[in-house]
Amino acid sequence: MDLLTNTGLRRTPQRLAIAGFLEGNRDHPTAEDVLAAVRHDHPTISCATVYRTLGALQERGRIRELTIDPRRRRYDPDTGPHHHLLCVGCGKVTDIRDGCELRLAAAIENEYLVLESRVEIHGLCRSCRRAESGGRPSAEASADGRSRRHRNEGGER
Amino acid sequence: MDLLTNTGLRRTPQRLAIAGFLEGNRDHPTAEDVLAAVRHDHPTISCATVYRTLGALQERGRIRELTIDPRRRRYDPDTGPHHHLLCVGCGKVTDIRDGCELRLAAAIENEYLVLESRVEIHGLCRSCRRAESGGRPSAEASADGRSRRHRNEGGER
DNA sequence: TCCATAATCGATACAGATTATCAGTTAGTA
DNA sequence: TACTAACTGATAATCTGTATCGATTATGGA
Repeated sequence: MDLLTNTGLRRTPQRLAIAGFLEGNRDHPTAEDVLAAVRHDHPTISCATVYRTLGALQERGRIRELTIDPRRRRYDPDTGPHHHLLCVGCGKVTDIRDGCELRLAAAIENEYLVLESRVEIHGLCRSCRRAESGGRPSAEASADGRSRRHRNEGGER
Repeated sequence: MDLLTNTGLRRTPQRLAIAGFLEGNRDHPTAEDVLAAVRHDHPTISCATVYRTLGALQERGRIRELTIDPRRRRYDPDTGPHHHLLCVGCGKVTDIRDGCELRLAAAIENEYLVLESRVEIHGLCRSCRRAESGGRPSAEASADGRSRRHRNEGGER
């Protein structure tokens, strides 16, 4: 009983490795992350295989594609109801399970068949806020989110 | 008093055209859309100029970059508080101004300095729902959102 | 007005992410 | 085991967005 079960997809070694890496993963990895992880046991695996498998799993609703990072797609094996927070300082994406309540008026549900509601919060985590206030005391972060490039590129796993 | 006012940016003909196209625009255009529109009056304008101008306006908080469409960035001159709905049938992005209430628990605001909260709703608009139910009656849309490629690619302006 | 300077432009090369192609391989079933 | 559709890896192609660079243009001061 894993990500591949009942998908109609063949259980190839490559796919088993990808599924194994994804299952329980809370890091919202990119395709590149997946490739790097799977290369350990499958040095010849191609990026095409990774993208194909991620796409196939997503088509079947086994993983979710996140758009919170505008530069690349991230994938989340947790398809249950939860939301995400991106720290614009370090680029880390965190799950938000509780404390985020969204209510849609009936008028919207009437006009649209709502398939999914995503909440994406952009903010600064504790340590990034601390680093920020080192430069300017009582730091009021500039709220644009573009000039601020992620500092800790990929350093969090 | 337009998008370029008080930005410190020079009011060049190209920028005025881009700003003119964006102001009041509710279509959430992509950079390509902007380029196509501005090419009418400025046939030699380069895509670099469009990207540079969009980036400069965004840095200054005059427009917002939307990530709701994973394939490309969209831009929104409306920087007021509102959210977005993507019809996964036709690909159209619609503003949601009312009827969408988001509440964050204090614990989150305590842990993170929240800069922006985005709500992105994926759904099916009326006409796409109708088209959908043509194929299968009492259509329960499959909720994946990937296999469903936008049909009306760019046809809505 | 004229000039110096910096901002901006268009053209184009470049980078990075993702997709398409295709010949060879393999999982799953009869 | 043999068959075949599904799959793989290699690689080319595509697509979005960025960087570079020489030419052009706006702007403030002499």
